[in-house]
Order: sequence, then structure tokens, then C-alpha cells
Amino acid sequence: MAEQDRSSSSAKRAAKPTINDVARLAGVSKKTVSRVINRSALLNSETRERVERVIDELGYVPNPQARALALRRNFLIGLIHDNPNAQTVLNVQQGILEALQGTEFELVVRPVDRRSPLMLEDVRAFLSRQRLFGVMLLPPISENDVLAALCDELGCRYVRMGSAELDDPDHLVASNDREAVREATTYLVDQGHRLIGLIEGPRGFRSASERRAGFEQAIEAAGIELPRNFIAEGNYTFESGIQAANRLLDLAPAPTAIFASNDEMAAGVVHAANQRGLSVPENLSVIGFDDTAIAAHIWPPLTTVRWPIIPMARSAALKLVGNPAERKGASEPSLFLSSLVRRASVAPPRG
Amino acid sequence: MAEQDRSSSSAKRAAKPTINDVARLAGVSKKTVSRVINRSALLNSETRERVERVIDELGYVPNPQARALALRRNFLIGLIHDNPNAQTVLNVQQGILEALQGTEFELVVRPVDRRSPLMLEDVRAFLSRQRLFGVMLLPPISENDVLAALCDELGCRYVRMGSAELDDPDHLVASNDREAVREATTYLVDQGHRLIGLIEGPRGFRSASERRAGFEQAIEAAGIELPRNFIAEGNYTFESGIQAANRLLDLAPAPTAIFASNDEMAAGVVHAANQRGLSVPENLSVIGFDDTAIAAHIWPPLTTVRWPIIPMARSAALKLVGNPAERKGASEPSLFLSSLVRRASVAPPRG
DNA sequence: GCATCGTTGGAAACCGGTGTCAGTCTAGGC
DNA sequence: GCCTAGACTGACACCGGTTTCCAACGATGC
Repeated sequence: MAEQDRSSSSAKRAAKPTINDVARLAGVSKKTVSRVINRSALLNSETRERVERVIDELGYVPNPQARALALRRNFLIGLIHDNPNAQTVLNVQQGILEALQGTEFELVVRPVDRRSPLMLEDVRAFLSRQRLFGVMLLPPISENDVLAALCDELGCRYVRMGSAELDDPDHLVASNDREAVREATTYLVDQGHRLIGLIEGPRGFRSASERRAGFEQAIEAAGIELPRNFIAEGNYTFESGIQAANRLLDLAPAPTAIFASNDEMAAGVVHAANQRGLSVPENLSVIGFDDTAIAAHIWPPLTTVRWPIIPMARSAALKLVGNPAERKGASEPSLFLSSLVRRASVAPPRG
Repeated sequence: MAEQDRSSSSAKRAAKPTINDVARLAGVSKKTVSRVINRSALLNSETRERVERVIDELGYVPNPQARALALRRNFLIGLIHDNPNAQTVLNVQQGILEALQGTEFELVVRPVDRRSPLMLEDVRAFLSRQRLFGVMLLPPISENDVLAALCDELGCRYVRMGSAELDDPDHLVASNDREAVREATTYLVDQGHRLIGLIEGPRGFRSASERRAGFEQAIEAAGIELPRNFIAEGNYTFESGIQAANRLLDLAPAPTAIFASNDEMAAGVVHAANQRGLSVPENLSVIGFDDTAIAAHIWPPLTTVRWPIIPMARSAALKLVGNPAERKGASEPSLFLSSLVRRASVAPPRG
């Protein structure tokens, strides 16, 4: 029977005024009201005011579903991510929403599982069902070229956030991870460290290889030769940081400083050091990357590289929704600079 | 002039097949196709199969905007929150999306500023513009009765998540914070602590007063008389945890154990203790609340109360979208149980 | 005075679905 | 064999906007 449910609460709701109501009360046609809504230039200012007055009186709000249908595009921005770090994801959401503030766009979130073989099909179904205005791709999944091609194929605009040149500037907002890591590593060298370990991100990630490249450039510039096993691999989680730190600290000689490719893993390093009775920074210096909340909240507060994720996300969102006619989107910056934040987890090595 | 932009990428996009295309190729009417899509019972199975074959061939996907317009309801669930804890918010998003998995619903996020005088107007604009299917309200803003009334007024279903009876079971998913805190406090008493401090949440929050009530019940049951100033107020942030801990640790006698009403503040307590040269748990026992990632990631790992936020969010989402005809939503549990997770931040007081 | 032009506003079609209701077809009862 | 109920299907209006096309209008050029 599939009878409509007219629950008390929905029955209470007064019928929303439509464009027809406005037109009737203002004594004009729908089209004219539509022109007012869309700020068309060819309109008598007297007529415009009259319509606007009626709109205010009625509290009329255009129905986004109807507009979406007629315009053949909706006002939804998707955020596709598989980032394991909650603070990063939330910061990105914040940045996007700052950019969307005052527009008619809304943010739809879509976490995916990078390792699932169904991931691409999942995204395809999502995109072709919803016909989003555009999507933002967060690292690490933003590095997936197949995914970007899929968006293109489905006619969905996209912007990728990343740590390197992944795409052309219209589709990219990136940060200079390599230089930032070089700076951080050089800072360790300047403090007197010669035995410096690196915990890098998983193989196959541009962010991982960019950060490693910065590390190696700084080490080389300092004339240091490091054993191969001073570079350990992690997967950006706290637990992998502990494991990688234990591998490094088991070496002889062991590193006196460790650069971890994100804050979570750096927190894992501090955790592992504490478990071994090593105190930070007296016995071991640690630097992280991202400057998420955890960096400031552990003891000792973490020296880390501040990754300007909120401005990056804001800029990426503006690229997406910026009026293409004005090329406003293209004028949004595509490269952001990370910088070292010095807190208390670094000290000169003990004599 | 406002010419349509036919950029190369959108021109490439093949026109999506519509219900008319399917109907024409299958030799039936639109309505019949619609019946197939909506699994209407009164349908010849032969016809159904024929239509389904055409749908598969064409890769037809119904346009959600058109459906939303015709049905006068869209398929968007809103998440309204002002929770300061990133992990909590992301866990809630995860729980909701688990419930929405396989449905046609999408999740739209909407952070708000509880302290802004424009908050209610902001939400009103959001709800009346988007006409969401329903919204989920996260604590602490879920405790705002005016907000819930606003949702009702705008004909928007809602479910509140909270720590106490805020509403009727159809609109609420809650946890038994009071009992859980009583259990945690009793655990401290059983370890031999008599000088136990409480860092409570901000005044006016049900979660804060529920947790405080549980604390006081346990203290009273143990026959302990505590000075008034053993209860300090925080605002659920890391920094406020540090400040409150310093106030408590400045007392004479100082507490030998501190219960903090969330993990962030508990992390602040550990931080403050370390700064004072006190080690946890040898000199000070600490218990937190929530069991977010930070609890396991600091040193020492935090004993805390596990708040089953993901199942709560999942259940809340099912309440929202569950078929009202089947009363499926109402059968979703409304009360969830928190329980103590014992890690390494509690030890008997030093003789 | 008349043709031309740019501005303004309306009628009607359209976007892609769903609801209503009437019509066809078949089976079963008499 | 006729009638009727029930199963199935389709024609058509409608959801609330936008767009196309055209007409009315006043201003201008000759």
C-alpha cells in the first residue's frame, strides 16, 4: 500500500512558499522572480525591490532540489578521504566549510578504504548516483591517478591535496614537504646530532618519498653517511611509530634523534622511548610532521613541522567552487609552505 | 550573457540515460520503470526482468535530485555538532556512515559555534534551505532544547546523542555516564585512594553534571568526605585540563588521584604532573573518559571509561532513517553502556 | 510618422522523477 | 456466456525551479 505517512510532526509543518506564491503576490511571473534570485542584470530596479519585499515577507527560500534538477548540477561538494588522522580530516572539513561559508554549497563526506578492491567501484557508484558539483581528494588517496581519472570520466570536477606535483594547478593544492623536512633535519644537525633516524611513510606514497627526499638532502648536505637501516618504514599510525622506533633504538649505535613523517608516529616514538626508560629530549630528540593537536598535547610537547592544512583545504574548496568565468578558482594559490615549530622534544645529544 | 560553459571535460561526459530512455528501450511507460526502481509489488516478473535488463545495459542510475523533488524529501542526513574533540566527531561520522551504508542517504556535516548568538539563525537557515531528511545532534549542542524545538518546527526529524535523558526514546541515544563514572571512581577507592580530585566539564552541561553525580555517589558510598575545592571545572580541552590539574595539585593535601571528565583533560593532567616532576601513576593516578585515540597514545596509556560512541552513532542514524512503517527505528537501542578500560595510569597511592 | 532597437515580462516547455486514476487483461463465480 | 474482482500497466498532472521564445513597450534614428 505504501501509504504516505503523515506523522503529526510533518503535518504541523506549514507548506513552504514556492516561487509561484512569490510571483502571484508580487504580481509578476515566475521568470521575473527567478531573475531576482539569480541577480540577473536585465531587471527594473523597482520590480526587483517589490519582489524582494515579497520574498522577505514570505520567508521564501528556493528549493535546492528543484534548482539542482533544472540546472543539472547540484550544490554538493564531496570530501573523499582515507586519512587515518582524525585531526587532519577535521581540519580539512573546517577549511572547506570556511570557504563554503555564505555559499549555497554543502559538504558531503565520504571515507573510503584504500585497500579494498571495491574502492573504485564504490566511488564510481557514489559519484554517478549523486552527481556532485565536485570532490576534494585528501592524501593519501589523492595520489591515486586512477581515481582522478575516474572523476574526470564521470564529469566531476576535483581538486587534489598533496605533497608534490600530482596534477596541473587547476586540480591541485600542494605543500613543500621536501623543503620543510630538509629544514627540520638540518635543525637536528645544527643541534649536534649525527646519528639521525628516519621513520618514513608507506612505500608508494608521494608524501612519504617527498619527505624522505628532504631528509636525505639535508643529511647529504651535512656530509653525514648514514647506515641504510637508519631509515625505517611506518604506515602513519601510532602503533607503527612504536614498532619502527623500537627497530631503530635496537641498533648499535642507536640514533640520538628521530624524524618521524607524521605526528602520530612521532608520538609512538616518544611512547617507545619512555617504555625503554629513555627520556625525551635528554636521551632522544624527536621531530614530527603535521602539527596536529597531538603534537602539543603529549609530553614533552613535540617539535614538528606545521602543515598549513586548513588554508590548503580552504584554497582547494575555492578552486572548486570559484566562478570559472572569472577564473577566480585559478587564482587561488596552489602551493603552501610548511615551517618548523620548535617545542621541547629536541635537545643537543648527550656528550 | 551568462552563456553555459561547455568545457571540454563536461562536453566529454555522455548524457546520462534517464528514466525515459529506459522506458522507451524496454517498451514500457516511465511509471513502470519507476515501479521497478521502487520495488513495487504489483509488477509482472517478466516485465520487471525486461526493464532490469535494460537498466543494466544502459547503466541507468536514477537522478536523486529529481526523486527528491518529486518525493518532497531528499536523502541527506545532517550532522550538527560543536564537539571540540576531533576523534569523537570522526567516530560519530564513521558510525553514521556504517548505518547509511547501502542506503541512498548521504551525510552532510555542519559544525556550529555554540557561543555565537547567530548559531540558531544559522541552523535555521541551513535546515530551511536544505530541507534535510533528518539531523543528528552531537553533544554538547545536543543538550540545547531550543535547537531540538527548532528542528521540530521546521519539520526536520532529529536524534540527539547525549549522556542523560534529554528527550523521548525516539529522539535520543544516550549512555549511562553516571554509573560508569561511579564504577571508575570506586576503582580508585579500591586501589586505596582517599584523596581523589575531580575535573568536571563546564557548568550547564548534562554530561558534566551526570559525571559529577556518579563521582559524588561513589565518594559518598565509600564514606569519604572531600573538601569542596577537590572539584575543579574544566571545559573539555587539553589546556583547561592543565589549569585545573595545577589548581588541584597546589592544594595541601593534594589529591593522589584525579578523575577527569574526558580524555583530553586527562592528558592535560598527565602533562601538568610531568611539568611538576610528578610521575604517573607513581605519584598521581589519572582516569579519563571517552577512550579516544589519545588515551592509548600518551604515556602512560590512560585508564579511561570507554564510551561506545560508534555504536551509539550507528544506532542514532538507524533511528533516523529506519522505516517508520516497520517501527524499525524505534527498536534501535536508546541506551548504551560505558565501561572501564584499565591501562597504566592508575596505581595504589604511595604509602 | 515609421522602422529599428534594447529592455522588460510572460507563456509554455523542460529537467527527471512520482502520484493519481482510469483502462486493459485475465481468471473465476454464477 | 456474462459479470466482476483483481492484477497489471499507462496517460497525465505535478514537484519547483530554469530556459527558450516571443510580445509589448518606450526610446531612438531617419
